[in-house]
Amino acid sequence: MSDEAPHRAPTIYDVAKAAGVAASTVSRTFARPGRVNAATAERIRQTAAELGYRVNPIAQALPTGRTSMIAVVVSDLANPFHNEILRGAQSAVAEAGYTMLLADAQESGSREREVLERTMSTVEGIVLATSRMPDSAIRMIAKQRPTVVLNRTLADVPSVVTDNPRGMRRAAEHLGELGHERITYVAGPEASWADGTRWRALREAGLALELQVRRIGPYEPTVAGGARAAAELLKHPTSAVIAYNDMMAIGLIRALTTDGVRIPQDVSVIGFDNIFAADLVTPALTTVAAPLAAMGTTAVRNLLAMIRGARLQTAEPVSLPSRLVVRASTAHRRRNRTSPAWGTTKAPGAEVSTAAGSR
Amino acid sequence: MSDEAPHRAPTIYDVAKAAGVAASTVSRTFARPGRVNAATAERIRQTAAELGYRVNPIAQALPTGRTSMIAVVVSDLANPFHNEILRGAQSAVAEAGYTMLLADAQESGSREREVLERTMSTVEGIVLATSRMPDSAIRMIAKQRPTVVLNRTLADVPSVVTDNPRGMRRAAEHLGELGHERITYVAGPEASWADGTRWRALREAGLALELQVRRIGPYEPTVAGGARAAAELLKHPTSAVIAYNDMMAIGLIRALTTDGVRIPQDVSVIGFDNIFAADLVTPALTTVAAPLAAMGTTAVRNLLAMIRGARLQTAEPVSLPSRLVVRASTAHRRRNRTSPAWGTTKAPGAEVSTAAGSR
DNA sequence: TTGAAAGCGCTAACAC
DNA sequence: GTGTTAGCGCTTTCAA
Repeated sequence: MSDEAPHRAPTIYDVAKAAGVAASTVSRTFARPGRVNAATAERIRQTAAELGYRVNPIAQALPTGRTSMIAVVVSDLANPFHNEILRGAQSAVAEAGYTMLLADAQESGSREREVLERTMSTVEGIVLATSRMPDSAIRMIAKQRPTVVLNRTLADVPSVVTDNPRGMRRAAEHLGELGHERITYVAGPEASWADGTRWRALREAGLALELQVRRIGPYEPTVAGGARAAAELLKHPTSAVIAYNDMMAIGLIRALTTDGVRIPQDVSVIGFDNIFAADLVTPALTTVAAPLAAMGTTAVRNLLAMIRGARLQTAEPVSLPSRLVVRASTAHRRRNRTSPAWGTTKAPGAEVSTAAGSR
Repeated sequence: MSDEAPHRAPTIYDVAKAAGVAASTVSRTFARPGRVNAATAERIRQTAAELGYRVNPIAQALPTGRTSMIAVVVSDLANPFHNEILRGAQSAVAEAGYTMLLADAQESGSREREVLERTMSTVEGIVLATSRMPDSAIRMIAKQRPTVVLNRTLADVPSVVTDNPRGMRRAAEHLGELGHERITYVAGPEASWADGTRWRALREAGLALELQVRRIGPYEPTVAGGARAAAELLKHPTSAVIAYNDMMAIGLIRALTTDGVRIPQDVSVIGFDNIFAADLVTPALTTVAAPLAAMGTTAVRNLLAMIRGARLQTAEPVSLPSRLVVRASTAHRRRNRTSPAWGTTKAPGAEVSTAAGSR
């Protein structure tokens, strides 16, 4: 149909010929601008522009090993928690002129390994967000490429986390100030580093603030998981609950509400993460907000520093401050109707469930 | 500290030497398995495994042009709408043994161009999700690399969209069945392809179903945008509203509720997309669900087909079915208190706003 | 400051 | 089937 030749993208040689210089000079012009005569450099840029020349990143990467790509692998792309993190990461990556390679482990440690296997040799560094791999596997990776883990700590591997202890402490204080004396922690995945630190922090806060704390779970860190927890909670109700994350808190609130329990009048609920939906549910969720975007950005910036040769001898994890966002799901404890049962407020037609319930 | 030499990754040559064959044979073993003696192939795989050899994807890409990477660029990574799409895309990409390169345009057409500029030469194909670039720019891109656009149609560029007309029709029917006679459409971004098709579809549905329809906007496709629309809506209230997307619907509901308008008793509200939060808000949002994950998957699969040489002469956009998810934000119209004002149901202390209100 | 030449690790003819 | 030999487009000594 058309006369156009199948236009091959112009190379360094095309530019060199057109500008009447050696290929190496063209290369220098773009890679090592100082090392070439200003006049000729200008001429070269000129002709390069005319020809529409663009350096070929992969050809460039072959001899240098510099691909300008970093891999970000998340444990679960569907989890809204990763949204803001990704966004922060992406902007930091772009800002540095790098490109982000995204992989989803779909909550599977083995899939995570696979994808890294395929990807690792292509990238200059790796961010592992909420990795599901065992420590040993992560160390293996970190030995081969600069690596930063997010939401987890690991000896010898740089990491970025949120200050869970402080956040949990604030949550407990908040509940204490509202008059609550017993707090139930609804645990997330056992394998989760964050879950461990949160529960530990709550126990310590309980000691310090003279609050009684207990733990139920583990449950999946989802709305469904939270709903499941409600049944268990009802066996031994407390007037205050802290959930591993917002999704679980939301699930919990829904299930409790369905059972006729009023939030926050009967039970105060606090979540973690401050995901987008936390502000939209009813009642709006009081939650410990993680600086999601900042975590992504920080992880990437630190990774880039390592790539540039910084040794980051500070083996200490970078801990970003979290803050308590008070919304409508927490309120003063009402002395007259704590445990053992909230049965009096039952919604019409709902199945009765008491503290001694067997569900 | 240690004696380990700075281990260079083993190459094809290392394997060749160790196995006593030519390098090309090793290459064939991995790239063109049929073309080599089963026995020697086995021996080569063996020694390769022992040496821990992995093919170097970028070295492989240089002579062949096959990078096994595709770029996905989204207009806004923070928009929950893209979550499921990305997830679907990622899984299709991984399934094909490809790697996904993710870029965020941050709602800026120029940033989108930039990132594509840097990225294009590295990938075998491109998915443009909700692109903010002008048609001409997209055509330019599509000329250089196989491209599929998502959520938009464009002559000569393969696309994947949802069946907005059908979805809108279903929404209108639903409202009609509930006795509503007048529907307000709250418009999203003017530049949005989806907005155009949705409004047009509603007009047509209005004609067919003998419903009165009108349009207000445009507003930003966010919670804030929806809230802003509430003020305008109150000037000329209707008993039913369809918003451009869920975020706007949520914002609208919030603002109306604050003004003492009850949803769905006073106003029925329908959104689009069925994002994660739609099921969590109160009242739960009736919405036209897009098959988000399927869209991502389909776009990628079609792109891969093009990469493999399919011409996809079917210039027709691929239209995926949407379905109406009925939840709690829609209800029967109550004859006795339609427009002009919902003032009678005013929440105590809230400012009065009538149809003639001036806010 | 510039040019010539030798790779980076892999593939793809082309012979044998 | 398998080996030989040029490259892919760019960088990087090493001379000049």
